[in-house]
Amino acid sequence: MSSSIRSIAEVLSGAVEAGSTVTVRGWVRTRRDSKAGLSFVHLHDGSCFATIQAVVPNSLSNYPTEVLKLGAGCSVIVTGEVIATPGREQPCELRAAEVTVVGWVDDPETYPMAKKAHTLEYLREVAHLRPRTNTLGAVTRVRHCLAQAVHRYFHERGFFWVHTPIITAADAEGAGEMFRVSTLDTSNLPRTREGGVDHSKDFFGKPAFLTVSGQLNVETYAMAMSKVYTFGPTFRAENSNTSRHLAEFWMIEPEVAFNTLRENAALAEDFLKYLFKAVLTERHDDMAFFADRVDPDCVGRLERLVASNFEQMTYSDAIAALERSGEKFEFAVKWGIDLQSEHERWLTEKHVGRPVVVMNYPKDIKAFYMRLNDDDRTVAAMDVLAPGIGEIIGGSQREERLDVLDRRIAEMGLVKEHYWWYRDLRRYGTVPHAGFGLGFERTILYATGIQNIRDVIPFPRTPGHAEF
RNA sequence: UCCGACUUAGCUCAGUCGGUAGAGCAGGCGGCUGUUAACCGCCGGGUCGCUGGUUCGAGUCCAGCAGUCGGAGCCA
Repeated sequence: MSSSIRSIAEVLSGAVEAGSTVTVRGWVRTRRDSKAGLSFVHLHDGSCFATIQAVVPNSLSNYPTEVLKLGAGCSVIVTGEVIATPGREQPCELRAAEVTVVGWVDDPETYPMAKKAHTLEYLREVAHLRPRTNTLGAVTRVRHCLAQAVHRYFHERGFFWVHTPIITAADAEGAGEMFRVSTLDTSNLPRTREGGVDHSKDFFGKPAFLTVSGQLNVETYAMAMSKVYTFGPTFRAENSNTSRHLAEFWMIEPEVAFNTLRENAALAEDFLKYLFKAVLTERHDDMAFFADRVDPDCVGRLERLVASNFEQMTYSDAIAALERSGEKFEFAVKWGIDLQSEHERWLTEKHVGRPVVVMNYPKDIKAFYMRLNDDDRTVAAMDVLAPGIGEIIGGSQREERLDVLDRRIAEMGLVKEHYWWYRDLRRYGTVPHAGFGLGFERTILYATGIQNIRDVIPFPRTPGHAEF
């Protein structure tokens, strides 16, 4: 018998002719027996949302001894003929001629992935087995689809992917707690004469940390390659325990020479639309599942986003709208405050009803590297706020004028010598430039309608949690 | 870190006025059926998060601790 190994996606897509013999390999999701002398075994292999139905006749020699004992989680190899089944719930099925059991489930009663609905909270406790579920399988395919779309989008537009460092020796942005990277023996630290830790004895000869952003590094490449981006892991040691934060997450940071804030906002909008279009066209099956079981509006929300223009408003206009709203906010609204979650939610969920780009924030609440506007009190910053998620993108036009940059560094109490190479970019052929950071997991949340960020990354790291 | 809620079978939950525990799903066995979230019947399965207190008696009331979830802050 000649047969070729195929993924379930290939077989179900019609790429395999009815009547041909194929071999599929995967894991059992359910088994149902019929007195007509056959069993229906549904298999998944991750290649698509759907399972394939193997119809196993009781004439197989291992039918009573093995096939009738198959349950959820068992791994099998099935060879058989592809049979078209028009009118049934699946386009085709596999008439099994041979079933080989590769791995049994030790104890079906305590197998954590029972043939039933599990809560996402429970599945986090069994993160090594949860990719076998419908939900995490769908998340995994959508995550992959989005990651591929990120690279495709930039590649097609002449951007270069720059691998900025994971380990950094400077608290560059002065933003957020950082994870320390050290090879020192913590139970026997080398000391300086003054009694402090002698960092010169450490691996890098000075304190080192995990990156909180690749932006400052990628700016150096924007000043040579024009259009660049980073896409990699990012680390924040903040003790934040929310459905939108991780200690280790992935971020996409494009940086474009000669771009203004307005062009930056246009890029962010075009980019997000491209990503969601990719999900809509490439992952119908998974999105249909999310619409059915997770969030009825998730497909409609993406379709509307792709078809409409983002609302743009200045920070000052946003404050004015909030003041006119008549809402009772916990935090009072007035020009100069940083927008609170409740304010962002009202803007994007109630006032606009779709993503909104807020631009030109007060300089005192934003980072030193953001370009000072002519009014001398705002900077060319932008946040893209999404309904249900909050801030999905944060970005700005960067300060390209050395004298202004130095003034901002001083105002914020930073030490300009620490930024010597960043300042060099302004000394040697400086140009206006702009970029932003997109939270990858938050993008997945928006696409799928899933509520908790821990459910859209394979192995979530949060305060107190680094299992698996 | 702060505020709030929750913690009972493998999972999701109910448990009245304080009187030593129940359902659905999952699992096992049987029945039925080209089934497809199958259906029907039977069975096994519990240190009621931990520690202490009140009480003749605590899953239930009180205190502390732990864990989980939600919200806030920080941000992506």
